[in-house]
Formats: sequence, C-alpha cells, structure tokens
Amino acid sequence: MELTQHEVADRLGISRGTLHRVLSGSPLVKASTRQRIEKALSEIGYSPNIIAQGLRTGRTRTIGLIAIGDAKISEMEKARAIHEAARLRGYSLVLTYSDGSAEGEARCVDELRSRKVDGLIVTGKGRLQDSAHFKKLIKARVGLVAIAPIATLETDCVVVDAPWAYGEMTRHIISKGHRDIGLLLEDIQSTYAIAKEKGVADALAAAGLPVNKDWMLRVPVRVRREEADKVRSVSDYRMGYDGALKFFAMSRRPTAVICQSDQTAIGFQHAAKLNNVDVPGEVALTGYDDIPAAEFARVPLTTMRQPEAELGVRAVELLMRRMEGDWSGFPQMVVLRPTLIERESCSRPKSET
Amino acid sequence: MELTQHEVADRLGISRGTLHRVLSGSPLVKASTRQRIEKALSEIGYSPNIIAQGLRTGRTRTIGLIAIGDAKISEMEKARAIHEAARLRGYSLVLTYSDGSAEGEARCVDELRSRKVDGLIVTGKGRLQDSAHFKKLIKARVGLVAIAPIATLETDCVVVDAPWAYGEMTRHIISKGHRDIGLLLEDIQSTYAIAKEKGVADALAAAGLPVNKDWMLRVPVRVRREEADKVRSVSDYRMGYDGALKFFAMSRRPTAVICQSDQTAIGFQHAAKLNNVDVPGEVALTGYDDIPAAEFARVPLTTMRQPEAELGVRAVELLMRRMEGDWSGFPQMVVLRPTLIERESCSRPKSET
DNA sequence: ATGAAAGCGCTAACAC
DNA sequence: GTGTTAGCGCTTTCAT
Repeated sequence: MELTQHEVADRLGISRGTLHRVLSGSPLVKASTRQRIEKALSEIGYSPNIIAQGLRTGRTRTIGLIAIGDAKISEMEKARAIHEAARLRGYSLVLTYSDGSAEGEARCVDELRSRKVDGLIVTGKGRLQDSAHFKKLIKARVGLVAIAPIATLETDCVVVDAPWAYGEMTRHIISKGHRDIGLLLEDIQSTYAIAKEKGVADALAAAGLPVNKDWMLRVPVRVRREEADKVRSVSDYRMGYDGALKFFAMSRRPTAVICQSDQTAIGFQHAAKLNNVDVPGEVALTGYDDIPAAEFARVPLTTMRQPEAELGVRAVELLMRRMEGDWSGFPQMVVLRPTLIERESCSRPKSET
Repeated sequence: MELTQHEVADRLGISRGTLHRVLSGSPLVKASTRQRIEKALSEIGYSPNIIAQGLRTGRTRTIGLIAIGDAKISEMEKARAIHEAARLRGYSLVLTYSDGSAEGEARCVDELRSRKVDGLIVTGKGRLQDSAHFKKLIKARVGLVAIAPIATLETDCVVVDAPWAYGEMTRHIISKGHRDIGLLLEDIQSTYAIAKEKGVADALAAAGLPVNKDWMLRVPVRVRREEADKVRSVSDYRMGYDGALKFFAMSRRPTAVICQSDQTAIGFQHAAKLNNVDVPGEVALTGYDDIPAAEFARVPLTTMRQPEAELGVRAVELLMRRMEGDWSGFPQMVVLRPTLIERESCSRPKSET
C-alpha cells in the first residue's frame, strides 16, 4: 500500500541515495534532477515512514506530555497550544497522565522513555512527588520543561509570575479603598502558594498596611474521588467554601479576600450566599486564572487571566532548543505575566471606620 | 546505554532466537532455560526497543486521539480514562487537536497516519466537518471509535443515551408539578441536539402534555476567540444567557427550562439574575453533564452526570477488539446512561392555576 | 528445543 | 553529483 523509498527510487530510475538527498534537502543534487524528482514525488504522494526514521536516527520526533494531578480546563488549553507548536515543527505528542502519586509519575516517565520521546513537558497543578526519575532524565540530558515552578528539581521551566500577579491584585484592591485584606490558599506548601503569599505580603508592606496573620488563611484540601469511574476536581471549590466559613467565624473580618483560584472564589461565594454575606458589599473577592465560569459566577469575578496558550508555546520553544543540543543558560526560567480582568466581585468597601 | 537483544543474548551465551522466545512467552523453551534467562533479564533490566518492534511488526501499539472543537473539562476526564485503559494494554496515546475545521481534521488524520497509529479515537463536542478522511480510514479497516454519535459516518461509537436522559429529566420536572416546559439548545443540528429534542418531546407527549414549539428554543452560538493566545470556551454560557433573554421576552413563559449543558444553565441563571427572574421560583432549570461548577452555581444545578471515564474505557475496549481483527458487529454502538443529580435549581413551580 | 539469517524502511558513510 | 552498502533492534522463517 505505502511505497518505500526503495520502490520509489526504482520507479523513477534513480538511486536511493539521490532520492534521500532530495528528500532531506541536501544541496548535492543537480537542480534539474531535484525538480523532476520532487514533481514525481508529489504526484506519487510519497511520505517517509516515520517509524523507520526513528529507528535509524534514534530520534522519534515526539514530545512526551505528563499531566499531573486533577483534570483542569487550563491543562486542556495548554495541551492544545503545545500540540499546535509541536506540529508546526514536525513533532507529535505522546500523552500520559499521572494521578499525582510517585508511582504514577514513575509510570509516565517509563512509558515515555520506552517510547523514546525526544523531550518531555510536565504540566498540571499537582506537585512532583518523587523527582528521582526526573533527575535521571535530566542527567541523561533529555530535555525536560516544566510548566510550573518545581523547587525540588533543577530544570527548565515556564512559569507565571505569581508574586507579581498577587502583588498586582493586592494593589488593585488597595486602590479600591480596602485596607483589611485576606488571602485564601490551600494548606499545601507548593512553590506557587508560597509565591502568592509573598506577593500579597510584600504589596501590603509596600503600601504601609499591616499583615494580619489570621487573614493569611491556609485551608486543607478535601480531595474527593467520587465514584470509581469519575474524576471530578471539585476540591478547589470546596476549599473556597471551607475557607469562607473560617473567615465568617472570625470576630474581625477582612473586607476583601484574595483567592487562590477562580474555583476557590466561586466556592467562597457559595458559602457567602448561604450565610447571607454580601459579595462584594461585605467581602470583595478576587479569583485567579479567569476560567470560563469566572465571567458567569454569581458575582462575576475580578481575576487574573493566565496566558495558557503562551505557556505551552514557550515550553515547546525552550524544549526545542534543548533537543537541538543547545543547553545554554540551563536551567532556564521563562516568566510570563497574567492580565488583570476587572469584574464586579471586587469593588470599593462599604464605608466603615 | 540501552542494551540490545543481540548484546543480551551474547552476554547470556544464548542465541537471539531463544531470547526472543523467552521474551514473547513462546512455549518452545526448556523450563530451566527460561527461568535462568528471565532471572538474568530482570537483573539486567532489559526492555525491548518499541520503535524497532514497530518497524518490524508494522504495529506501533499506539492509539491516536483526536480532540475536536473547544477545550472542555469533560474531554480531559475522558482522555485520562483512555490513557489508563490503553496503558494497561501496553498502548500509548498520540494526542492531536482539531479546531473543528475540515483542514484541522485532515491534519490530525494525516499526522496520526504518518505516526502509524494502530487505531483512532475521536472525541469532542464539535461535529466532523468533512468525513472523507475518516471514511478512507474505515475502508482501510483502521479501527476508529467515536465518542459521540456521528450521523455522517458509519463507524463504531460510544454514546450517551441522550433521548433517554432528556426524557428522564422531563419526567423529573413533570413529577415536580411543572406542565409548561421549555428546552434550550444551540441552533446546530447535531445528532445529540436532535436526540435531546426528541427525548423531551416524546416524554411530554407520553405525559399527555402539549409541545409548545416556541419553547423548544434554538439559539445561535456566538463563538468568540478572544486574544490569539487564548482559547476560552465561553460560548455555551453565552448561549444560555442569550436563550434566557429570549424566554424572558415571551408573553407566556415556561415554568421550567431544560438546558443543553450546565454551562448553558449557568449562563441562563446569570441572565435571570440581571433581569430579576427568580430561579427556581419563576423558572426551574436543569443542566446536563454535572461539571464541577454545577454544584457551586448560583443555584446549584439539577443535572445529569456523564459517565466520562466509562465512555473512554469502553471506547478503548471496542477499539482493542477492532485492532485485534475482530470486526464482528461493525458498526457497533455502545450506549451509556447518565445519572440524574438532584440539586436546587429544579423544584416545584409556584402554584399557578 | 535451539541457532542462524533475512529483512522491516530508512539514513549515513563511503565509493565512484 | 550520483550510486552502493551497511546497519538501527527487532521478529520471523527456516535449519538443525
């Protein structure tokens, strides 16, 4: 069915060497020959067997993708951009998922190594449990780009400037007249969580506002795997709900709460409604990410829109450089900034004092 | 670095043939020899080169995945389940995205064919624009399972029983005392949309209720690609919003509206809020899918939870059969049923008449 | 029950 | 400039 180079060469009355030179764009072919062959080639509709190429060259022109942790729509958007960027360069994507456990990660790495991928991109909100597998890869000079900051791993990464983003949101809230500002994060000490905390604290300090430790709230995540056949990522919503209740139980409450994500802010709004707390009147809120639902939340969310697609594209570009053997500046960190989106969840406080 | 079968055979003092027989579980090996070799093998940590296997056998043990249309969280959940099911059988996933255009689909098919995938799974809410490429595949007896009903294509598929589901929701609403029931769908004549319409109409008829044509609303989808680096699927929310306004403009309105999706119902609620229409008091609503946000909507949504993971698993199982050469019952349709989830968006109507 | 050898379709090194 | 050839690591057929 599919023609081989051998057959094509015979059919055109040339040698396989010449045919290969035409295919690979080598200059060592007479222009007239090249033209004649190229024409015939497109008529025949020949395209080389990628598997054989892979065996021969040791390069498969594939990129492995590891998605860690819960399913999130943002991963989908990144993956789409990654596919597009990779495709334009002749690369395909091999997709793997890890549940976030150390074994899950090991399985992904093993699968991708056995598939002989030329490079890897790690994404997802989960943290790396066991970096041993990854360290081995890095030592072997296999390109590995993380779309997330990974403190435990010295590798290239593409990250969002979370300290700046949370500083920006803090400044925005302050500009609205708020002085009593809270922060709601999950209780996991991820690199991003620490960065977010710092972003808020620094902005508060820069504005001469005190940091109320009680309001820098950390709430445990209740992960709930529902039926065995379902993976629903409701944990962030739930965390926002739980956090809201903790804030409501305080004798003195902030007038604005910066949330870890849009889901958190939406969960917070849910609790606010059930407790007759007005948003943004009694508590202003900001989300983070600008998921599609943010615009249609009970009170539309002021939030930071993530450059999901660009994160993916930059990751591919960086990985490409490594795969071409250019290891200058390793480990490199590409930092991107999100965009403030103003909606109704964060307005000026009711005049209190 | 990686050992080859040749090297391993030499090292163990056996022939490559015998080694291969051990590896492939052939019975033509003396038990003692087999044991000795297996032990040595696991010590060495040898694993065969998948690329070379692929070249030799013509089977790559890979499944191609085509995601069509906008990024949705449900695709992510399916993909995760597909990966798990495939991995357990020694298969890997090659991921491609189509923007929903005919060219996008052609590119995906070409990419996967050039990668020599053993089978394909098509998923996503978009419809197939041009089925010519796919028809070619099917004719060539390449396994192709669609996780969606594709009217224009005779192939295996795994689908949700939408007529039943929408009938079920209709019966649920009727049981709550509603008699004036509307349906809100996008204006695209997809197989699912037609099925949903029929499900509602049949249930209404079965209950002896008249079908009000004006209330079987079809609303155009406003697709909005925001910045070039973003793919945000807000179209479904927007459609719900638009649809709500149309309902509100009617002189006589239904007391309950069945929506195409949770996003649609959430968009509807948004419009209801802005127009001071009480949900569920003045209009009860049902969603569809049970996305994570459904539980945390302004009014938590009564909806139908999709068996996303099972859809993926069943697709892999069916594809597996085809890849093994078992074409019995082609084209086969696997039908799965979603589960009714009761929340607050759909209660009994305010007593009218 | 085991060993030897011939390719799968391609690339790269070497001849002419 | 062009043709020839030797493998990449594996599976499969044929011999023993």
